[in-house]
Amino acid sequence: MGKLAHDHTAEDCVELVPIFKNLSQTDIETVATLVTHHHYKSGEYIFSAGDTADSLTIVAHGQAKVFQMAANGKEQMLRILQTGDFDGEATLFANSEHGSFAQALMDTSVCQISQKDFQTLMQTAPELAVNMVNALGRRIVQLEQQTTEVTTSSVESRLANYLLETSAGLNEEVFTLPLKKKDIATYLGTTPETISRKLTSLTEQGLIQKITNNKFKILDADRLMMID
Amino acid sequence: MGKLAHDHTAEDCVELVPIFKNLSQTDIETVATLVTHHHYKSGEYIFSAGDTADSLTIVAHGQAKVFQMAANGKEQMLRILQTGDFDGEATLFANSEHGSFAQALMDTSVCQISQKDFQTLMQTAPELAVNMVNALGRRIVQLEQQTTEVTTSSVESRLANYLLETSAGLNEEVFTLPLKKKDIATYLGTTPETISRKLTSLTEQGLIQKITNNKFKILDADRLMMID
DNA sequence: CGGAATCTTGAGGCCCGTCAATAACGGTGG
DNA sequence: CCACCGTTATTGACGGGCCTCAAGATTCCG
Repeated sequence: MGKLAHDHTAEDCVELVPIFKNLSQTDIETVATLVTHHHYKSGEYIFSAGDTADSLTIVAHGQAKVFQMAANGKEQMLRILQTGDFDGEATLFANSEHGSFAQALMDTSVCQISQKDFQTLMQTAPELAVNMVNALGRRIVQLEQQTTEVTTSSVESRLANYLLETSAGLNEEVFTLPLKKKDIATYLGTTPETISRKLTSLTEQGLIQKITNNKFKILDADRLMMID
Repeated sequence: MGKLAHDHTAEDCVELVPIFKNLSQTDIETVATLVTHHHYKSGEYIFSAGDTADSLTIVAHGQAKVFQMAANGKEQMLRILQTGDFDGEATLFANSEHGSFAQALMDTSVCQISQKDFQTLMQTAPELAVNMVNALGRRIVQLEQQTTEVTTSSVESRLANYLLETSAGLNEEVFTLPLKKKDIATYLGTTPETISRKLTSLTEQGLIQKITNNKFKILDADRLMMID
């Protein structure tokens, strides 16, 4: 394979992404040849439930939401993929179908590497496998917390935590919610209406300040944390 | 290290456990030397939140429940560890503390291997790392489903699914619930009272039959599956 | 057999989901 | 720049599922 125009992009992707950190230069180059690059506009689907899941998808730039559809048709947000995050681990070995959807929230570029190639790669580059185990471990912790929060605390508490986490990630006084209320709602296991009401309630309690309909400011982080 | 009395036990453990499948004989022997063996009586804690988490814990025989404590003191069941299951992946790399508790539900024996040894092992035995990625992937799928179910369907539906899964795992006409109602409750994100009521309701609808207070029989699996 | 833990059953209330109608927003084209 | 229209957000009224509290029944286990 000669050097093609997209080679540069592929190597960028490899370098950006945590699971490919600490690999030898040779391995990095190997990965770059195995990876394919795709671009999605905001709103486009990267994959859908029912698609054959034969590759690992890594976000090189942008943002995408991953969600499931419950039997009764309700959406459940599973996570937001940021730059460097990946999805598809679930189906890396079982040759199966995606159970969830991934939709670009902004213009997003992703790398994909086939199940087969990735498995081979893990055999020859143990650091990759170790990075992978590490990443999956952190994902598990996060999922366990999400489950626990949803079942043990009130919507107001979950929303407060979500605001704190979101603002912390952006460390700015005034921050913009990256998701529509509908998506925040399914992420927190509730409805858009309830999100609206709770945001009003938090504002009336003087804990947050509403700037525009999706720009907010934390006024009292301590009390936000203490909501049951 | 000469052959000690517990070497036999240690190798058994290694052979029983899925993540150690497909390893070369040499690797299996190496693992056996790195593993320590412990026994816990029913009710004893294998680890607690706050303990230093410096090892991977694998259930060689028995059953244990893993749960978290929410800020408000409520328990959240995370999972049941069966023979061959393991926990500790979360803290395999971050040198940190356990966030959850593991308690033996019956007399249980576990193997433990230190973070450090396990990491070294993954570098030299790539199959192990691959098995690990596989196992973690399945765990993630299961957690995502748990989250989705808890937030999108009714307690009755969740309980129905739980009964179906439990009976399927034991393939017997009449099956015994392995957990106390309190634990089933926190697993399904509800309360013991509600579990009681819903079991009565399912019985009245003719979907299940109650034999004793924790022995049941599935009468109509199809309709159980269809509960919203 | 006895005491403790677990389970059941009832009554009451509240959180939050649902439905519906109005308002605000945001992107598009004239 | 503004008028327009689809999408998204807000607000209200209402009802129901489930949690809470409490008392009584049953089971478990020494």
